Amino acid sequence: MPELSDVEGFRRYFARFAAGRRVTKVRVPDADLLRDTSAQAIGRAVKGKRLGDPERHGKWLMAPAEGPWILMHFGMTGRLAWAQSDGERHRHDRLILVLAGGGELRYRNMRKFGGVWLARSEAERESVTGPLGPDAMDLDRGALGELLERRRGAIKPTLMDQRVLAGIGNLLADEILWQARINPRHPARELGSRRLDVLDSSMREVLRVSNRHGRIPRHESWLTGVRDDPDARCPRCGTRLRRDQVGGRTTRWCPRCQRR
DNA sequence: CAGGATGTTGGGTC
DNA sequence: CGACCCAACATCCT
Repeated sequence: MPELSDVEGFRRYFARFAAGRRVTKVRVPDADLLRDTSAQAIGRAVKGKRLGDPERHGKWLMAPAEGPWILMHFGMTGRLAWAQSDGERHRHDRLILVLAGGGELRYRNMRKFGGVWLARSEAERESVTGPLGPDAMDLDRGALGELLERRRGAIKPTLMDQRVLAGIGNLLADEILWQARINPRHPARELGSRRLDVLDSSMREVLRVSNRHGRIPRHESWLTGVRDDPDARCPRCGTRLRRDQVGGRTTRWCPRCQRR
């Protein structure tokens, strides 16, 4: 699930359980997810170091360890899990930070999208993440308008383009556009002032509520609460939802509320 | 058994 | 360069 709000939940989780504590051991049950380092190298870099407060940029979580940074991307199925050190290992635990004082933080990922990187400088962090636009949480209406007017394509793939703005994934994009009543294929640069207002406030509201939950809430009055039902109806107007591909991704939208 | 799933990247095309 | 499409990555679920 990991989009901005999920990763924001992981950030809080990391801060709560791991920040301020010292790493006593690094275990790597599956090195496939170590993308630019090895079990040995990450152990050497992080062991004995005290973890700091993690930062989030878009879907990236970045945790400082007194010099090096641990960068995590969660792909589609990643998460963090706190466990007692003698707790049963989960099959998809790929990296484990054992912490002083007991307990350990685990990077768990069923599929092998995403991964863990080690960076030693700001420059290295940027080369790992690639170019990222401003975090979606940091945008105001003016900044959002400026980003969008320079774009040529449809609004949905633009919102999901991490180089334009960082953090919005498929579910968030559908939810935001549905709440704003904007058609996902609407040209990004032709929203006009009125729709831009609504888009800005919808994005703010969806992110605010979702961040609080650490995920998009599966509330029945939200699109995300019904989107998996094949016969889903629009929670607002009862019209049967459409499902098609926009920018190569499955898109759920209401043909009545989100007319072109 | 086939198809689809929340994400990113790299290749190719226009 | 920008926009778009597709395939690939690995695994589970319907």
